[in-house]
Amino acid sequence: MITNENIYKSIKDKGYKLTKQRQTIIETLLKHRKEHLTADELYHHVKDIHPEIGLATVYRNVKMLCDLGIIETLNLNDGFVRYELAPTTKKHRHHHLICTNCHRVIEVEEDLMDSIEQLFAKKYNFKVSDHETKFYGLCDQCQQGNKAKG
Amino acid sequence: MITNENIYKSIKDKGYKLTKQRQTIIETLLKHRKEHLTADELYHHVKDIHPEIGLATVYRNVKMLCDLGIIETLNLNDGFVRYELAPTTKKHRHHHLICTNCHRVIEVEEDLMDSIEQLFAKKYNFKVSDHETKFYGLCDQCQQGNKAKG
DNA sequence: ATTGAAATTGAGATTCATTCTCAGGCATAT
DNA sequence: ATATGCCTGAGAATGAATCTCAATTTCAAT
Repeated sequence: MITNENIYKSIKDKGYKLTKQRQTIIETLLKHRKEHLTADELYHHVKDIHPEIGLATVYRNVKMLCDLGIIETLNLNDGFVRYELAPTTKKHRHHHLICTNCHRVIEVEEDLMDSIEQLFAKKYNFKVSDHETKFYGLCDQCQQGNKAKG
Repeated sequence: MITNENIYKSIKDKGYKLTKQRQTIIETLLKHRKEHLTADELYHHVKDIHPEIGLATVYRNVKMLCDLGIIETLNLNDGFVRYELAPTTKKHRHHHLICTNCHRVIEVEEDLMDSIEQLFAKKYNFKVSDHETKFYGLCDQCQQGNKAKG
């Protein structure tokens, strides 16, 4: 379980200072976990609590949190980089099921790529250390919506 | 097998005009297949053959070729969108093995995701229609380079 | 608690990939 | 060939992300 105290400790352990802005950014990321916020969305949420924060500070801090492995980026090819908390227990990123109709994003925590990655090791002698996957299709709700229409 | 004539036909069939610029862009993409060119790299290659072309024309045409399903985008999270020929025989995109050391990109044409996509269908009732995957790690050459060093 | 050094911040300027605008040019059907 | 309307080139515009820099804040050592 990720808590803000865990993250604060990581930051101080790495020699970074724990500023009010950082705390607010981290609290906001935790509060909106699984929402895949863009930098600008995060900025506006943080502004509600800490109105004098600057956009550059948000960018600087998400970059730092990425470097520390606390958050990860998600690129939905819509022109924005999105941020989400990294899984704590696994070294690999989780998978994303992206609905092409309603744009919902479903997280899959299970790894599921072991056999494929073994195949890559055998066939190409490529040693996978991380992966980033997106599966596009129709979610449960949108399949039912389409049925209702048709 | 993709040929420029095939692509020209697709373009005319869709009601688009076959301009010199389009032909040159397509020829260049075919010539540099598997190179994952950025828009700017493509622009400079095309300029060698057709010096008066504008960058906007390159952007307009890669967008059109994407819409037609002739090329696909690849995002390596380095600030550039890259373009590659779409596979002809499969509906799904191919996989990319990305070496974190030398930044080489290896294409994997096999699909290999059937069982995982079936699992998503069962567990989440999510019907996958396409996927986009990146596997980060060390390629054959770079593993050997590391051994030599150590 | 105070201090000092270094990290951090806010604001605005800047960068740079990509898109937009628009007048002129060219492909294609007739 | 010619007319229609799509296409192009050039440069301006957009906008996410980064950079700059003076002022502020954190934190370890007093």
